[in-house]
Amino acid sequence: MPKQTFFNLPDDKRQTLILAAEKEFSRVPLFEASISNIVKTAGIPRGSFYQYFEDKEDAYLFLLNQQAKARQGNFIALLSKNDGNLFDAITEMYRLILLEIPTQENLEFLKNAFLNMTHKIENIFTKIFSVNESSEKLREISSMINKENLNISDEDDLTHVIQIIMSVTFHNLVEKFAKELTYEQAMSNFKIEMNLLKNGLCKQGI
Amino acid sequence: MPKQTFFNLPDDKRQTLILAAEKEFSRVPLFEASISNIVKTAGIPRGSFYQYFEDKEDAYLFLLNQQAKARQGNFIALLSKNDGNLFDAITEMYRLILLEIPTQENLEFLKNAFLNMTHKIENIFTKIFSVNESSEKLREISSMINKENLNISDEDDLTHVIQIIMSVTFHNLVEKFAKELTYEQAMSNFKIEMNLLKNGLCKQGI
DNA sequence: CTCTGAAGTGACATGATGTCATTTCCCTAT
DNA sequence: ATAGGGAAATGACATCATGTCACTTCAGAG
Repeated sequence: MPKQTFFNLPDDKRQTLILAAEKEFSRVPLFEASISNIVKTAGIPRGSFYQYFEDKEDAYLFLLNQQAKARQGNFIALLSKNDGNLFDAITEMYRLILLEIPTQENLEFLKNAFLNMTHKIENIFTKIFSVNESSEKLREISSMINKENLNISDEDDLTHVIQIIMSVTFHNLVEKFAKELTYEQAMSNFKIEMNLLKNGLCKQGI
Repeated sequence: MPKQTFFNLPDDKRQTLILAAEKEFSRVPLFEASISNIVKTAGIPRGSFYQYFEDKEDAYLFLLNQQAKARQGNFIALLSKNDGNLFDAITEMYRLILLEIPTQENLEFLKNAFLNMTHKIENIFTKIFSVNESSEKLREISSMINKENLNISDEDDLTHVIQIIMSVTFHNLVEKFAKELTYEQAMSNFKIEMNLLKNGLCKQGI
């Protein structure tokens, strides 16, 4: 959280600072962004930055939260518009994000927010499991998968199935470590989600 | 990729360096790790490090790839053992990772690999959508979701359903930006995966 | 008009990165 | 055995970023 000083700032000065930060975080991923650049762009002394924010990430998180708030009402509105249908609402949300981010230069940092996590590491998870599309291994693995029971119509679907399972597995790992879950909790969550995946998130015939 | 020089190194020296790097990356997340610490621990001059690696990330990726290779055979073996059943294999893989990481101190960096991505940012995606468990908003959103058609037995399942959808959505966003997919490609992939989620990844009755 | 606490300021100590001129090592050819 | 040459090793250095702090300025209350 930015310090109170930041919120006490006159609107225009605060806005200048926000724009400068957005610009810097849009230029490069978080870890490369430099406070020096932000203060230079904003035309404020270095010390002032630390008067307002704890550090670089503090500013970054503030920007993300700003965006979050902007989208909060958005998603709720979408749910409402789609009669509570989670899939329709999230699909529309996804569409809006895809459409919005490329058009606003200062939102580039949101795109970086997603890429940051992978950065040059590309997809760590993919690396750890050695499953990436250009790899021989993926083909080997794909060929070994028993497709009889999978609900897929072609090879392309299989790739998507793998992607889905990997996303969910990855998410579970992050949760496990971030929340310091016990082994039992982590396994239990994982199994629940795998079962949901197998059986489908919607009742049949819908 | 590390430079050839690194692979030309005598085994013991290379191993010392690997251990030093693992130690440093296990100590702190990637962006805080310092090359100075690695060379100090390994007892090699600073310049040598750059003789072997491009930079910090190069070393980091090398370590991850090493782990990847160690697990590659692993996963294939698991698939084979489980008659190609993807769910069983991945569940066993997951279990093994959970069991293995906490016991080996020098594998702590793998744990960091997952946490890195989220770092202090926790779950950026969660922030952007303002859906986190402690938030009022999640309750509000949950209450608005039409649960009639969802294949869930209780409120707890609903949380898992949301987690799954978020993981997959997040993954799609990362893919979109990392691979610079067009809007159409990104939407198409997303819809395919959402449909798979709705209908289930396995044929009924399995 | 003065006093006081909050905010602003920028020089500075510290420490990290990547480079490069120089030295050392080791293999090969004579 | 030794001279030559290319690869590898070395560590001092230029550069740059961070966070701090002593000092200054400001603005509002009395």
